[in-house]
Amino acid sequence: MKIKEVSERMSVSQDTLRYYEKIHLIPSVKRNASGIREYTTEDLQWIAFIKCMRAAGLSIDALCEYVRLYQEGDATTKQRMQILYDQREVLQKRMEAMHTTLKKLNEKIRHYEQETCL
Amino acid sequence: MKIKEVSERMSVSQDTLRYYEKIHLIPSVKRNASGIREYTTEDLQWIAFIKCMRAAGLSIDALCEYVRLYQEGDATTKQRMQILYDQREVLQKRMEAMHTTLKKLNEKIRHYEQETCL
DNA sequence: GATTGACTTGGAGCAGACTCCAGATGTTAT
DNA sequence: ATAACATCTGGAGTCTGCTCCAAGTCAATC
Repeated sequence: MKIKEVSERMSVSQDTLRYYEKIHLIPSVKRNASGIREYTTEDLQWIAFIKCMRAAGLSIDALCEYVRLYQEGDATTKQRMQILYDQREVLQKRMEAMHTTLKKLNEKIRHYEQETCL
Repeated sequence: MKIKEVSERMSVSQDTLRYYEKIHLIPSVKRNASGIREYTTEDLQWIAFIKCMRAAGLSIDALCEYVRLYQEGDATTKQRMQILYDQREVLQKRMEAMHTTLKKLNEKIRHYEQETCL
């Protein structure tokens, strides 16, 4: 599958796809004889994974490291797990902060709603 | 209260405090005769509010708009509420995305943990 | 009155994460 | 074979949100 189709199917711009590959946020994609990217389903899975993690705000740095380790093979499973554990915690912390904010926001809204009722 | 103390008490750098004021993310702070900022408790409340909202990732733009409207007075309550409603939705959407990612992350972790048990 | 430390400003610099562009090459349809 | 479109690359530009710096003013102390 060529980059245009991937871009459309995954809702990621072509530029971003190339950028992600350049910085090794996804493993490098095979090329055909004339140097054009041919994405495999595995590539698509990587993109989906990265997209999901990025949507939650995980840093590109941590994800790059994960991809790097993945490509090194079985010897790195422990380190990869550690990254996952760490990132899970980051995520949980951030969600807690957001929950706190959400409560404050709701209080504020309730306050406004009461004022309006006067 | 001077900027140093505020910075320490609120854990926000002096540069950031000045920056927030410059871009009107907080209302402008009163100065003494020689031009030095004297923060009131109301200023501190604004800083706390902004800090909380920013920690959850609300955009500076939306918050600036809120502050601007606040300073215009009672005529803007509806518009301010709208901002709060909008931002609450943004926040909820983001939290949902994070929840999805968290589940995926947990699946992945479980997968690794099972592999290691072999 | 000279040093020390806090505060001021404007503007430059930076990191993260894209996004855009120009110029070259490849592919497809008529 | 020529137009029209897709893809490639390297590098520049953009946006957000700070962060740092220099050069100057202010305040308290020795």
